[in-house]
Order: sequence, then C-alpha cells, then structure tokens
Amino acid sequence: MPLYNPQEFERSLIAVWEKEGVYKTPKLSEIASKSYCLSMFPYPSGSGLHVGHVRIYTGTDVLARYFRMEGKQVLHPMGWDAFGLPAENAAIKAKKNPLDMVPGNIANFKHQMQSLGLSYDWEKEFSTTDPAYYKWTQWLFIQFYKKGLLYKKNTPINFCPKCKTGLAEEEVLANGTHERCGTPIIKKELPQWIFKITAYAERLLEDLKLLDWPKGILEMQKNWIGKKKGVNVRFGMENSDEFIECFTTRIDTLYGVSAVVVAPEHSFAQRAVEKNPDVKKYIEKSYRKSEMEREDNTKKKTGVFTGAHVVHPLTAKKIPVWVGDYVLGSVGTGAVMVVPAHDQRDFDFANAYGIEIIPVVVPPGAESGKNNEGAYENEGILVNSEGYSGMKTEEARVKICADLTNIKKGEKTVSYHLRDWIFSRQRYWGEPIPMVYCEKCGWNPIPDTELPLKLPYTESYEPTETGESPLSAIPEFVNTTCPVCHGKAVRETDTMPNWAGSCWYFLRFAQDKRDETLTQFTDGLKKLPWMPVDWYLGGAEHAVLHLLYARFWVKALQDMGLLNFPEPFLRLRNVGMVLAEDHRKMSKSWGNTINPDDVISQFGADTLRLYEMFMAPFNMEIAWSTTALQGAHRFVKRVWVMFEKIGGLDLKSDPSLTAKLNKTIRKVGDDIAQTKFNTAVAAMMEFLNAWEANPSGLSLADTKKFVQILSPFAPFVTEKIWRDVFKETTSIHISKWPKVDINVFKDTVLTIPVQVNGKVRAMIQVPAGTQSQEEIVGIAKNNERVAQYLEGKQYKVIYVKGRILNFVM
RNA sequence: GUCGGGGUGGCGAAAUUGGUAGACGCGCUACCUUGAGGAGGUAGUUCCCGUAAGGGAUUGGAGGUUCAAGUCCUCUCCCCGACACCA
Repeated sequence: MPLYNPQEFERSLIAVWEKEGVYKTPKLSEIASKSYCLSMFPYPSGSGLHVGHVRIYTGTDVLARYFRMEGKQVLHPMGWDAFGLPAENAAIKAKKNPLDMVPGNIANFKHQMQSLGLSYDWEKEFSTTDPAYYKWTQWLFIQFYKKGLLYKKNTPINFCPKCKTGLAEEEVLANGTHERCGTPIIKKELPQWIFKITAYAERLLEDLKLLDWPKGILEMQKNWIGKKKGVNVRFGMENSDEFIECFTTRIDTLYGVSAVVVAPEHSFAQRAVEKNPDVKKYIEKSYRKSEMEREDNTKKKTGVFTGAHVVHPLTAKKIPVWVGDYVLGSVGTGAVMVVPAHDQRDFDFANAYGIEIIPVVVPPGAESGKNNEGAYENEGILVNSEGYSGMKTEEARVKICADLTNIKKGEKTVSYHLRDWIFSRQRYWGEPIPMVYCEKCGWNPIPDTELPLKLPYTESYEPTETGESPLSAIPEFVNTTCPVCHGKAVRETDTMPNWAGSCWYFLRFAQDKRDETLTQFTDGLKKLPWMPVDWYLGGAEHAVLHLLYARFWVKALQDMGLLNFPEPFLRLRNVGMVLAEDHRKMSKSWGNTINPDDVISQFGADTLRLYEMFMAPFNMEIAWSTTALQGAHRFVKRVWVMFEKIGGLDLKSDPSLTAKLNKTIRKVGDDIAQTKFNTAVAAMMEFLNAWEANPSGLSLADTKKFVQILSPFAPFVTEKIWRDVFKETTSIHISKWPKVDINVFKDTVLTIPVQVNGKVRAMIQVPAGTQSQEEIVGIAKNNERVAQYLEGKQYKVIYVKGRILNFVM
C-alpha cells in the first residue's frame, strides 16, 4: 500500500457505494428493529455547508451506520427546507429569483454532503419547494381549515419598515428590532391566517412525558406553554351591565385591589379613546413601542386614568380604571387587578400615580403589614379582608373563588402563556395559501384537483411598500372563480411561513410513494411504520418553535385520523455550535470561516469527521482548532500505516491486546448509542496506541474488527482497507458489528489502590480470584510503604470489593 | 429578574455516577530520525518543594455530610443560553 492519500480513493468510493446501493432504505419488515435517524434539515444557503452542519450530519451518520451494522433497518434521509425568509433574503441580496437560485444551492449542498461520506438514501430526497411536496402541504392546510384550526383575523402585527413585511414575535429581538436587519419594528394591523395552537396547549404539555429529550429542552417547552391556574374575576361597570375581566393567580389579595389596569389593545381602552383625548394620545404612543420596550423592567411604568370606575365584586367599592402599557393585550385577559401591596409591578405603578396601597396579607406571626419598601409577594395570613381575615392565603384562594363563583362574579380558570400562531406571511417565497375569497361565499379552499397551487414565476418578488404580498401584484394569480358559486373571486395572496414545510417533512421521508393519489397519500399516512423518528439531532435554537409546531401538527393530524401516533420525535439530542478559532461566530466579515471543502481536499473527509466527533461532547459548543485537526489526521494516518505494516498477515493473538480490543468494541458501541462520540474516538485512539506497541499481537480476524468499529466515523479509509487488505467484495458498512467476546475480558491480576486515611499510599497486585477481605488486607500489610504508615497504630479497615482498600487511623 | 446549562492542567477535555482526579488529543521540553513534509520515533509534561527517593497542594470560592466528594447538601462568585412587567 502506498502513502495515505484520501484524494485517491474517496471520490471513487462514493461512486462504488452508489452503484452497489449500500445505503438504500430497506423494506421495513419488522418494526421492532427499525431506527429512523434524522438531522434537522438545512435551508440551502448560497454560502454552502458550514462546519457546524458537518458536525450534526456526521453525528446522525455515525448513529445510522452503527445501527445498520447492528442489524437494524435504518431510514436515514436528507432534504431541503428551501422556503422562507433566509432563502428569500439571500435571493434578494443576490438579485436573483429564488426559484432560479435555490436549485443551484441544493446541488452544491448535496455535492458537499456526498463528499463527507454521509450515508443518505438519496432516493428519499426532496425540497419543501417542490410542487409535488407543497401540494400536500397545501392539502394539509385545507384539512386544518376544515377542522376549524385556522381562522382569519385582523391582528396588530409586528412590521419591519425596512423589509416591508410582517414579522412573527419570534423574529423580533429583545431590543425591539428585526432579527435579520436590525431595524426597529412598528405595529401594523393586517388580516392574518391564525392557527389555533392554543387548543392543543394542554396536550402539548401533557405529552412531554412521552419524550426522551434533554431535560432543559423539555423545561423550555413547558415554560413556553406556561400553564397557570388562577381565577377570572369580573369588575362590573358603574351604571351598566358591562364588566372588565381580570385574570389573577392571587385572588386571595382581592381586598387589596385599588385599581384596574387594561392593556392599550383592550376593547375598553379602545372605547375610552373617543371620550378621553389623553387616553388616545397614550395609546398612540404605546403603539409605537415594541413589546420588548413595554416589557422593559428598568423603565418607569406609565399609564393614564380613563375617568371611568368599576365596582369591587365583594365590597362594591369604586375602583378607578387605568390604561397602562405594562399590561399586555395578549396575556391573560388583557386586564389586571392592581394590588400594589402584594405585586411589585403594581407597587411601582401605584407609587408613580399615587394609587392607594392596601396590605391584605401579612407573614405568619406578624401583626400588621407595612409595605413601604416593596410588595410582599409571599404566602401568609389575610388581614383587612372582612370575613376572610385570619385565613391562610392558600385557604382564602379557594374560599374567595368559591364565593365569587356563587355570585357569578368569577370562576376558576387556567391560563396559558402560549399564543395562537400567526401563519400568514406577506412574502413571495413560500407555499401559496390555497384559499379563495368571494364576496358572496366568503373564504373557501380551492378544490383538491387544483392542487398544487403553484407559486407563479415573477420578476418582482420583493416585498411591497403596502405590506401586501408580492403575489397581490399578479392579476393572473389573484383573479379566479369561487369554488362554491363559480362567480368572480380573488385568491389569498399571503404565503405560508417556513415552518410549514418543516412541520411534516419527517412524515414525507417515511412515506414510500411520491406521485400518489389522494387515497394513496392518506392511506400511506395511516401506516407509516418508520414513524416516530427514533433519533432527532439538531441545535437547541429550535427548542420551542419548530419542535412545538411539528408536535402540534402531528397531534392535529392524529385527531383527524390521518396519523396513529401522538409524538413525532422520540429522542432528541442537541448539537453544540462550532465557533471559529478565535471563539467568535464564524462570519465572512470577520474572515474567520472554515470551508469544509478545503479541509476535505487537504486532509480527507475521514479526518474532518473524526475531528468534529472527537473534540468535545456532542452537545457542547466547540471552537475550531486547526492543530487539533492535525491530531485527528495523524490518527487516520497511523491506522493506515498499521495495515500497511501488517498487510493480511494472520498473527498470533496476544491475550491482553485481544482483551483490550474487546473492551474497545464494547465501549465504542455503548458510547455511540449515548451520542458520546468523543469518548468513543478516544477509546479507539487508546487501542491504537496499545496495538502500535505490540504490532504483531492481533489475529487477522481481530484486526478486521478494529476496522469495523472505526467505520462509522471514518467510512472511507475503513472501506479502502476492507477491500484492499481483506479482499472483501461487499461493503464494510453493511457488515455485521463485531461481537464482544466476554471471555477474553477477564483480567488475571487486579490492581487495588491502598489508602491510609483516604490518601493513596500504594498499589497492590492481587490475583483476580482473591475474594476475601483478610487476604487483601494481608497482601496490603506486606507492602513496605503501607506497613510504614500502619506501624504501631490502631486502625479500621474499609474494603470495597475490587475497588479500594482504606486504612483509617 | 426567572428558568435552564456550565466552571477540572498551558489548551480541548476524561472520570466506571460516592471509590486511584487529569484517560484521549493538542501544545510544550529533551534526544533521535528524516531532509522542505502542514513528517516520524522515544522519553517527559497538573502545580509547588526536591538531583532523586519522596512530600505537600489541587476540580471557581467558603462551609458541611462521609472511612472516602469533581460527583451529595448549604451558602456564594463568575460564564453561557432561553424567556422576560405572564397578572
């Protein structure tokens, strides 16, 4: 064999694998032995693959390759999330239509992935932008609409004056600017399609139990859903039947209420505008603020008195109604009862406007409440609360709630932080929403036979000044007939957000058919033996949005009888970010990017893969290190040299080396299944060190096992050795993972550390059969150093079998 | 502020989950080899004292539990991420 030169064989092996169909998805014969391994699919940007992509895809690839060798049936697909803002913004920047640009980017991504040796079944490939795919995305939209999960509503949305587009809450940064362009956002009222995800809040929360996900991600989902138990309490208007409803978790503090504050978006505030010019001015001002600004804790709380009063539901006391923008229209009922003595925010507000502070809870044991410095927010005993005085807060919550319910002034309720999901985008680059509006018949979906509703090609796809979708400027698209009365009608011109495609792509991979009829499609969904995804790998930045939306779709589809499982992703594992060598994010403007193509052409794909798997735990952030990359390269070369030296010689096994090999086989397998790729690689390095020290100590069969366990990490060099040295004619990647021989494990000699007062003073060697404590202690006392410490002293003996011996004076 | 994740040599990190702290890799030092190649080998490399044998210290900091703590408990400091006036 010549010198290690990956360029000579990597490319040709890719062709061999392709020709031999090594990574073809098997027909699923037995669900118990399947493993669906999936990486979060990328949007194919023009800048090509990032070394961060390499990390996640290699991780999933190692899993897929390992399970395949373990005899499992593996589905390991890849596709493209090509709709949405990132792709569109890139297209605008390059002054190309995304329709023209995306195919080239996809080809580039695919080529790069292939040169990494990723074991995808490319027959499964598709892009969310393929009409054959979004045909079904649109069909699903229609089913959700028919199910009543989609409604259209005028909604004040965040609007970016620069990008000329509506933004989801998620796209606005904490400082009130657009996450992509940094422009301060404003509010704009637009009709939007909205998903009733809140209808699923409870089940989305409940079913987190079913998931093997990182604890932190589960926690974030839970907090995002934000279930709160409390009371909706109604404060009636003076001289009318109207009332303002407030949500509170602290109904026990009801006697401390000294004002009601409604959000500027609240209907009561809207009506107060006509009577009160100050309110009008105030609301206009708060509308110019971003939600983030309004929520800024460090700023002074503001508000304006409406001039109106409500009546306390129990005491009939007059209570002033204010508008304050620290209350958010989208939280709770959009109105709060102000209890300055027991809520810090209310306390700050009351202090700013001279509102009364009434203490109604005191700490247990205290006589009266003084609230000069701040609110007392803990539990305690009620005071100043008529018949409830003296009760514990927990008890009072139950009692007051019951009494309010009796007089129909309130009731127990559950509130969620989760809001309904705005699904419209006034953008070109997305799936057209398959709905038609007719003056007579209202909104109706287009017939199934008209799907896919194709995105028209246009010269002017940039966002419009009016905020409307670019599609609205294409009359041939807009004007149509009503599917119900066949009269004149217009199409919806909004498109779907990029989440749409990623909400069910994992189902598409799991389907067999591609050009199917409706019945074939729905029948296919009902079976889907590959689902759920067994291993889902991706970044923690998708902790809530993508994962929650996809879970929601699956649950809704299950309810429609289209799917027969409740959760899409059984196991989730996060991948850590790859930073540049200077510990900053990689960015062209910093000039610190690493192109995987360059690394592959210099060192080969195996080196790149091994390096990224080895450098740190998979879920931890790493900074790129060119010198550490050399270490991985050195390892690959040393493996190569060993096989060059040994050739196909069948040598006599050395028992200790054989034992080490078997331990390594076991560790590598165990580690892969726990996504502990770094320690798996370390174990193989350790074994290679031992083998190099004793190069003639392995039988031919054993050297083969070592190549096999390395193959998920370094698929090229191992395949090359497999075919050249061992003269194998079928791929190493479909060979059987070597069995661990437990018999060779047994060490004949045990080394036991001996401590005196917890400090290690000696190591003793004992025959493996030595069992009794007396024997061990006897051997230890014969040790010179131990004897020195023990001489003439009294001591106690602690012995943990096979682990440690401790003499305590 | 709340929640979540962290803090271990010069650096990236291991640690059988309470039992030899620092595996593996990088870097560095010395020597050998090679001779322009992002080379290879041998030995050493947590820190301090010591030629050495050996001794002492050590997992952000301070206490505690235990024969034994990186790991468990209490307090505290710092870093990263998410959410943030959530009623």
